[in-house]
Amino acid sequence: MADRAPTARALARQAVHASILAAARARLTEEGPSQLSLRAVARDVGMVSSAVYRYFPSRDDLLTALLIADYDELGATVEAAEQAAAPAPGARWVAVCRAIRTWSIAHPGDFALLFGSPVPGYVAPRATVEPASRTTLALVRVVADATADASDVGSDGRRGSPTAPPTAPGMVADAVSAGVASLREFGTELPEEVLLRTLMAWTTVFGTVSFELFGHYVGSVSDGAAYFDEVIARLADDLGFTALFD
Amino acid sequence: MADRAPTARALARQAVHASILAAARARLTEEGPSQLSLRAVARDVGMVSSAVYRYFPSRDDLLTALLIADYDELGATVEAAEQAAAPAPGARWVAVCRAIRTWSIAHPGDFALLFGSPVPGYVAPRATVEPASRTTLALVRVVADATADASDVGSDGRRGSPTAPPTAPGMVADAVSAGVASLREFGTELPEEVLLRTLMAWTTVFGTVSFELFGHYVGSVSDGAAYFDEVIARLADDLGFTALFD
DNA sequence: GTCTATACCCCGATAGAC
DNA sequence: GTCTATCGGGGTATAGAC
Repeated sequence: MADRAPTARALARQAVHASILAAARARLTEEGPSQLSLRAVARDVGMVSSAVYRYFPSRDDLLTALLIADYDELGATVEAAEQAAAPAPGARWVAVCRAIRTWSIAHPGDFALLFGSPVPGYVAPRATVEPASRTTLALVRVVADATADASDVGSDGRRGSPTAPPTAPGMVADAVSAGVASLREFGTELPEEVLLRTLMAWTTVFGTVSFELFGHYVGSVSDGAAYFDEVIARLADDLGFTALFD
Repeated sequence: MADRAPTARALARQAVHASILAAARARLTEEGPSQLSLRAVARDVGMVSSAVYRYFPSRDDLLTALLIADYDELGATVEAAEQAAAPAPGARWVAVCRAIRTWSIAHPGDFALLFGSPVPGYVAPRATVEPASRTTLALVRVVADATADASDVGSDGRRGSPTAPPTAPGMVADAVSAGVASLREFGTELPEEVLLRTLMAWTTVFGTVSFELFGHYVGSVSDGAAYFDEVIARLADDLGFTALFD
């Protein structure tokens, strides 16, 4: 009795918890993260607002749960796409990048929550950084494998080594040592040059999705998918991928 | 009497109009665009809310005015920085990019309004696209001059031509012809390859500022300014600039 | 043009009955 | 755990006196 009853309760609690989260995510697609309100979610799920407070102590806690759920869903989607692609790093790179864009376009409200303007009064707790790094890690992992492959193959003669330093004089060491150091703690042991280029590529990928979703390409880019493919192809070229498509 | 009186009125109107706008911009730095309310700015400026409606018929009109003012201020700042730099395209490129970052960091609320998540219920009218293109045009102009310079100088043997197509097979023509065509109407006559790379660089510049301002580099980049300089140096290298610094 | 007053909505959060 | 009721704020927008 003290064994089964709490379990049933816990299951019911979890179910309600999940339905509230789902309703919140649905609201998010048409309302923007800063407009999200506990009362509106409560209405959608058929509860009264005060009942929701038994599951989420405050609106900020609901936001945090949403943030974690979204980061996890994006990360899982990206990881699945990476594994579905062949072991070849080029195919995995394309799969990962396309998965990022596809998920973002399918969930614009969630994308705005994750990568848009921060919610004014809200500060994300530390619990969100680990799910957030899931997608980033996938990108780093693919690039790491690609550079490993490139080392095996050697130079093809058409282009310089992907790790060749650029022409900018004197500021490379500063920026790299000061900036990207902590990325190394993620477990990879890429040279700083590659880490920096990966960071730039990561920024460009999400910047491209962001500009497309937020309307800044209106009048400049008509076919978002084709443009995005073009962008990630050039990024891959810059990162030293050898063969993108099978 | 019918000549001078209306002018004084118009001046007074303009002054109040400007003070309302200024108060709205001040609010913007700590509230987020979607939370901006006519009542709050009315309080700040010492008016009653209904009086503000004589100057801005609705909250959306205030948002539009803010949008135009911010785009214009950013554009003017960028243009001033470009002109202050020497005629050399490399110096102008650095000046323009740094001006974008500096202005954005100094006005995070305005940056969120311009480049963050769109305000949920609001759609920007066409009047905003012309001020918005001011900054973009500055970037295109600098790149155009740089490629013109590069054509004069010829190849230096260390790197390939900036207009050399990448290795991605078959999708270049599609993306370029489908996507970037309308950028040409801006008055420049760059080859599509350069336009595409400029579009990517534009995305990366603002993506980098966005990631820095929105906190996505926490844990990865410690010195934002140094990292940004590194990024724009590599972009310049990719775009075919010859000498960045004097 | 500016004021008061008002109609009619929204929200977060809590108290206390059940 | 869920409910009603409530406190105490917020907002857009309009009407009408001055």
